[in-house]
Amino acid sequence: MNLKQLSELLGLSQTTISRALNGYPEVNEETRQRVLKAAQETGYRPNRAARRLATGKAGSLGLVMPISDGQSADIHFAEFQSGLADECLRHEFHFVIMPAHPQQEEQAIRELVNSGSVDAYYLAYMRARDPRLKMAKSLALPFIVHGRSLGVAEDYPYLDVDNEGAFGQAARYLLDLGHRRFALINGLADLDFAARRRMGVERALGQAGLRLEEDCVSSTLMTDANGYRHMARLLQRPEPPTAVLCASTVLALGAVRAIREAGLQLGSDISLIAHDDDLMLLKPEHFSTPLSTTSSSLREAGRRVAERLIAAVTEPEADMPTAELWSAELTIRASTGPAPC
Amino acid sequence: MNLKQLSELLGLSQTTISRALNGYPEVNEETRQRVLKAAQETGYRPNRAARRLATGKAGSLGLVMPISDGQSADIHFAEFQSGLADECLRHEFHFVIMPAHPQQEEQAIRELVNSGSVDAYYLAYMRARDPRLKMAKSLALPFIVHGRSLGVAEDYPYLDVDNEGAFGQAARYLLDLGHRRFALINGLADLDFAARRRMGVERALGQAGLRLEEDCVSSTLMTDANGYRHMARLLQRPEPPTAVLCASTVLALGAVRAIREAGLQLGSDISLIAHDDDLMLLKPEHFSTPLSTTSSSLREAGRRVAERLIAAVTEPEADMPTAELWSAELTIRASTGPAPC
DNA sequence: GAAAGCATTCAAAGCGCTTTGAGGCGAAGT
DNA sequence: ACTTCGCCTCAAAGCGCTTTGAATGCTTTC
Repeated sequence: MNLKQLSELLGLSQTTISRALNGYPEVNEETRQRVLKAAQETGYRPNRAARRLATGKAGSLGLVMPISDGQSADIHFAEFQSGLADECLRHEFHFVIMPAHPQQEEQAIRELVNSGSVDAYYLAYMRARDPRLKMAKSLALPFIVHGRSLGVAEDYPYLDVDNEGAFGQAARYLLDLGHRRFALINGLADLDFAARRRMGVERALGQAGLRLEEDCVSSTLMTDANGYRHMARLLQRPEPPTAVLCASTVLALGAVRAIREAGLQLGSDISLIAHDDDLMLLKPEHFSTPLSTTSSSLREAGRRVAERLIAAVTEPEADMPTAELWSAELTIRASTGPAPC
Repeated sequence: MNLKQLSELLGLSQTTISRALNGYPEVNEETRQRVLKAAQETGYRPNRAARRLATGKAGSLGLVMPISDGQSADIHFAEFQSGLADECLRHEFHFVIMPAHPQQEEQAIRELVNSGSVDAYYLAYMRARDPRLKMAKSLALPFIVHGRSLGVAEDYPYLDVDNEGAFGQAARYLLDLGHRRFALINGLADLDFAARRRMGVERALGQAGLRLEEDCVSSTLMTDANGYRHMARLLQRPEPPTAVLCASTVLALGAVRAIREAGLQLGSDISLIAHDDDLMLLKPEHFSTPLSTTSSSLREAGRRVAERLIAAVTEPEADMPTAELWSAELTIRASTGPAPC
């Protein structure tokens, strides 16, 4: 069922039908009702490709899905996406996913944009001096960065969590508890958020006259297995750390297991604070020793990104805030305690 | 940059350019090279909407993303999706996600199909007597069901894991070890896969002259917290089960914690077999007591679904197998052992 | 030397929608 | 009675692509 057929059915022109359906004022209310009813009954849906061609608006957001062996099926990505989806649904937007290998992300973005499939898009998994930023700015389609990119002037629209602040605060809290030997089990080193979290810890330790030793920092894909592996390695040191920061509750899952297997008590022998993305799957309060965390909802971030992108598309004149920096919340539970003597 | 501009640039007609780019034979090889070079240099990408309108092919697969509070950000969904993405990338397909609340899934599918955004789509999270099947069959666009629907004749294309067989086999293995008191921590009861897993267990127990007690079956969203909760409940029974089957390693995560907290030893006091979807995030062999599992890769299933859908679009004449039933593999690790006396 | 065949290119139609500019028709104003 | 205006509706153009059917210029064939 298309416009033409519907117009013939009703004995009206395509123009009138289109206007009636899209809520234009210059159509008789009675006519509109008749059209609406017929559209309902016949299950008519405007062809999106045609509409897009005519208006230039696609009614969809784009995202490039990282698909290297590690990052795919990343629960963090899924959580973000679900927030995005939620907001898209509310505004009848679709979202178009274009899978790409990390080396080809730039090309994928160009393809996505040039092919006219989307009205706006977002970038994630930012790295330092990320080349995608320059490209995105040259592309004349609204975009938002989830995260930031160290080494690039912040003249692009972004939404980020104050990772440096969060990890700094967490480190200071542990310092106040008397801890002196710190470790950080971090995300992959080239990712911006990981770099900032590390900076946060380093700065806090620096202010206390301490340093974060190179050997005490792990940069790794955030999985359970890696959390275990790196924690186990840390515990084999002659003087193992008493305070550990984890970039994700998923990493903490493995780390906690390693701690337990070493016969250590979480919260007394060793203290741990993890960053909690508020994953549905894994709640820090449900760990056998409830986890102290810095937290910020990824899903909420996804929702907000979608909200801003959709606004940028539907109300291009309204100028949105460019930068948004969310602060994470430090919640103390049982996994932290005074440093052992 | 569009076709017209490119044609003017090269002094050729749009027809010739289009044919050169799409590999038609009636174009001079020299001309083709010239066109290809220019397209490369200008970064020309055909507008997908226009192409779709002209050919009727969208070059994308559709999926309706469940977005009820529970299912969203489901790691199982993400894992499947990553397989799908992988295959889509290989064939230059996009995929279009349309979020929808469960009650409105039928409508969402209709919208997705009628709007012409996709060439093919798949259905998941099937329930018994699922009404979406009837609708999909009436819709004249290729589709595949991931899973099946009890109570509906199997005259639709599907790919499913032999859930009944897998859980039957797991139960029989535990029966052979002498276990007599069984429990099942299952996915939500209305989902087809959960129903079949239960059937598998019931049948195996039935053949051994036992029954699965109603109280020993939990039907729940597959999260860590729920695994813990339901396992804890089971352990409070006067005669707790000695053999537990879990529908996911995520549930097992919580269940194992409850077992440990109860002071019980996995593999001797209590045996557990979980279904492993081969999640990147969580490997059964990395549990502190490595988990015995029935396993089947969700990612591989996603890949295969994409492969079949794309084939259905690009080679409509080739008739594909309609039904595909994958069997899960039973792997015995340390979480199972003889029943305690 | 005319007809036929081949290789290459082109103009134009059409996909289904939105939107522009114009037209028809009563009611109100002069 | 004639213009003016508002309200409603319409025909037609255009979005960027693919594809049909025709045209062009050569070479080959009888």
